[in-house]
Amino acid sequence: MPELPEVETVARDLRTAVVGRRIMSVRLGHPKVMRFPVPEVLAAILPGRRVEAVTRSGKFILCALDGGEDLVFHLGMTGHLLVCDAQSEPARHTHLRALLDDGRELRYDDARRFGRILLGPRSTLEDSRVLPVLGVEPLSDDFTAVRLDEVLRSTTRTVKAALLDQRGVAGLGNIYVDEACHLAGVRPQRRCHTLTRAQRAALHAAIPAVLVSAIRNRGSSTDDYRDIWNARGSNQERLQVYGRGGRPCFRCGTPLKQATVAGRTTVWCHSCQR
DNA sequence: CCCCTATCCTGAGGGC
DNA sequence: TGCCCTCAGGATAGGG
Repeated sequence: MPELPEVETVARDLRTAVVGRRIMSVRLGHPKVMRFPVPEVLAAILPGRRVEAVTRSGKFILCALDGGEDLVFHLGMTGHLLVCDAQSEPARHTHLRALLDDGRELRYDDARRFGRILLGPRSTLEDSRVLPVLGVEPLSDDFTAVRLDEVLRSTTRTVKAALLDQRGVAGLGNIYVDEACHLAGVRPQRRCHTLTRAQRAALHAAIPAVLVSAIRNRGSSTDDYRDIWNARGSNQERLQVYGRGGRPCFRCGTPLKQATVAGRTTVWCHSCQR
């Protein structure tokens, strides 16, 4: 599932592929994926717009258009943004086809339709809460030890729940929360307020470490994730705990534990993680 | 405040 | 070969 490293990989590639390109025409699929505005308005606004920049915020991809709007994508569980030849056969669940002025097409497909497409000035989307307020970017200078302490120290919830909450730290999902906890030596079911200063510091170091490493490997294609060229990442081969319940910990050999924490399948090493 | 559950969805995989 | 069931989970809403 696309989390920060996968979304960042898509945003970087998209930047080189579509910045400066003009949208010539659009074709829409399932209306429920176009959350805001209604599909008819979206289809009316896009043609003629030029893409000026592509950025990432949490798990959102924002394409700034020359009209002042942002075309925003959230990939949900199974969303794919693809840049391909306009003549190629679209995937079964394609919800947006934007023909570009270079003969290629920007496509969004999403089998499960947990993703969403938004369009409007960013400030409008934020004010209307269509684009949620997100927490600190873990790869930015704002992600200080003090800032993470503020997220963790004030709550009694589990580390897993706190780190999955996009309002605290933006961009983490099930894979990288488990990976960061393993690297930091912290059990995901630990209550935040019981963490030692050293454990909070370990998490502060581990979170960017697992994300940077995953970006270097172009994301984890554990299942459905593909980049904009429909290619897999390779970080799934480097994951230490996600998807490895019952298998030996790479660090100590102890079989990894698996249980549901905060409503999510969670894997950890009972020996390495306290 | 926090937790759990249901909801939205399809496809993959297991059992028979 | 195929049917039924379960499971996967990002975000959100509602109940306890």
